[in-house]
Amino acid sequence: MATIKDVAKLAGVSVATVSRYLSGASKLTTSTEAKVKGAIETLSYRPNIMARSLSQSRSDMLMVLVSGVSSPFISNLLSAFSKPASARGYKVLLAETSMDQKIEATYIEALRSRLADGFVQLSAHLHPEMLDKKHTIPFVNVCECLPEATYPTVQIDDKRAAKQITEFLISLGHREIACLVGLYNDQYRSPVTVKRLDGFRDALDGNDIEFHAEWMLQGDYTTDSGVQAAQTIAEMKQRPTAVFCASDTMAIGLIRGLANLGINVPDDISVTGFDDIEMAKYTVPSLTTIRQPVEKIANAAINNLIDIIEEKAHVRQHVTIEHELILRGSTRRL
Amino acid sequence: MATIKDVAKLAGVSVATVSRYLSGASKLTTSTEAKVKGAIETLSYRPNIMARSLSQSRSDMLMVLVSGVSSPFISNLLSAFSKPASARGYKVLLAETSMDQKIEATYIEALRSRLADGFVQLSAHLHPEMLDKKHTIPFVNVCECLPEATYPTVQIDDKRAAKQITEFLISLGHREIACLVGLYNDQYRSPVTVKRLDGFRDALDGNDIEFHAEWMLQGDYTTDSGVQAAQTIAEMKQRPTAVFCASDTMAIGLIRGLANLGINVPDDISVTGFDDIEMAKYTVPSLTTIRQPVEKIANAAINNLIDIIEEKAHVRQHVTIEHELILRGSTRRL
DNA sequence: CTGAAAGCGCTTACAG
DNA sequence: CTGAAAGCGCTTACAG
Repeated sequence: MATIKDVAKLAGVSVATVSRYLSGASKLTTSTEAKVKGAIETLSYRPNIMARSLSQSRSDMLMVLVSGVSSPFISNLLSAFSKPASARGYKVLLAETSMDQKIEATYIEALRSRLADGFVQLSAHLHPEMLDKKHTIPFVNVCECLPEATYPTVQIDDKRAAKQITEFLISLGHREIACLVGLYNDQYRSPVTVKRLDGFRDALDGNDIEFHAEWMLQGDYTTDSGVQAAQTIAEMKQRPTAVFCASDTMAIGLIRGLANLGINVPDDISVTGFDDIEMAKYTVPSLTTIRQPVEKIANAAINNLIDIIEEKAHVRQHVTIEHELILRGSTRRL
Repeated sequence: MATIKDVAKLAGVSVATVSRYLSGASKLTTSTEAKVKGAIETLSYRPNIMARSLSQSRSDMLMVLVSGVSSPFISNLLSAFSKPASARGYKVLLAETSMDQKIEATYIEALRSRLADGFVQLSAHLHPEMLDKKHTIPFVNVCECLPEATYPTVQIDDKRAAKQITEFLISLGHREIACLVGLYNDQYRSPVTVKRLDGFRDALDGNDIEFHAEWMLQGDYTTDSGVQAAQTIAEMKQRPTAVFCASDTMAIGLIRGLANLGINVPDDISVTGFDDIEMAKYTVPSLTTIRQPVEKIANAAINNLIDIIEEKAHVRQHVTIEHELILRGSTRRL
């Protein structure tokens, strides 16, 4: 690999001049400019970004920390980060931890040593080092955020969305409504699960509908867990007439599981999803769900993050993105 | 941020000693070790990986270049890279180009200046700079590979897999078989599309079945394009009894589209997919398809890449991973 | 407009 | 076992 020194030598100028040519900030004589340009081309020289980052102490990179990329909602969200970052001169690097503590730790190390100028965190579990004020690096927490977060967040109003779609079910005449949420026990409950369950219960309360504990099913946001929930519902002495699911993936599994057991959606049971993944349009029946606008979420996250990095004045601490209720075929009037 | 100098000063030793403590390679006195350890802790020091990479001219990072992460098959594959990399002490950084030339160029720049020690390329379109022997950096091309590739590749035998699943349709008595592949014209045809189509045609040829050009439908691997193909099939004067699809996503769209038009799968038409994404089990009907084992592909790719980087002797140039025919509900005997 | 030199935060022979 | 010093490839005041 050719270095800036090689270029300088070949062009017959100093490395400082080459550096200036590269940055484009200062003016050069037309002749020196031509010499440098020629040397760069014949050597097919590319600056070493590690060296550049080291001397500038910034890398123009943003990292996105995520535990897994295979959920459809997450992967759609991930797709939306590059464009807004690129528009402001930053690259984005996705780091997926596969739920592995060690792997996550290596990314945190990388972050602490300034591999990136800042990061987007897609889970609520923030590494303690990041919260330590002494050496925190800029970040914004997206989608899975603790309600008491004292750092920047971007998310939809999960509670309100859950309440809204549940109220829609109620408006169709349903009063026997089960819910299928994520894990919810003393060991583990994600912020999103808590908020969506809260919204669900709020809707029930507001309509004088009793909450049946036995109708609260727990999954893990996978389609498989939806299939399992179908089994549980089929075995109930008293079945609900509708099920609020905290994700499309679980709703899809639920519908499929119910179908296998001879229970039809929406004729026998109405089902709602959450997220509006692409597949939600194509399942049979298609899903009534809440759309989370991934582009808007990603744009807000990236722009906020860059504002923080560049210390702009107008940084918004907590950003709420509007969701949308999408009506399709998985729900019907009772 | 504390630097190695700060640690050295606080511990009362030289920076070299701190560096040695960090690398763990050389032995230190128990007392100096304790002093350094203490200093690192009180300063909560973390080495700057940019500086380290610069002086070692390696970063222990691997980059995965991908045009988009939202296809289910791709996102599953991406999830599988971290573990094998981590096992050998490397981090993986995913870089998604969103099909944007400029964004891709910035990643290529980063690569050329050694942001990573090597990369995995998930598309056949290799940046010319990477093929230029003068300054190539280690990489392996995965899944979408040109047949004439002179660089390391890892993939299944797409042609054989396509042939096999088509022969399965034929064994069920089908002879009127359409296919739904990716774009295939003079402007653009991906290697995978070409190979799967070849395999399909081979199976037809081997069974004296004529290939009908009008039964060759083109999509773009999205579910939407499958839905559109359904429309085309419905309008045909003579309809096929089976359709070979080059991806599960297109097959799912096709089935959904046919259902909307009152055409039942598999009763009226049998449909096969390709990839075996998670959703393939949950569609109605579930998909008969070819499974591409993503973990094996990712393992082979990462280990091969690291072998190349570390200049191991046993690097395999072209690796073929075994696929698997999965029989489910979307196909039936004619 | 251009150059010499110091500095970014590490690592690594070379001595001792 | 430990330290002084050079070097990795850039950028950036400071002079001229």
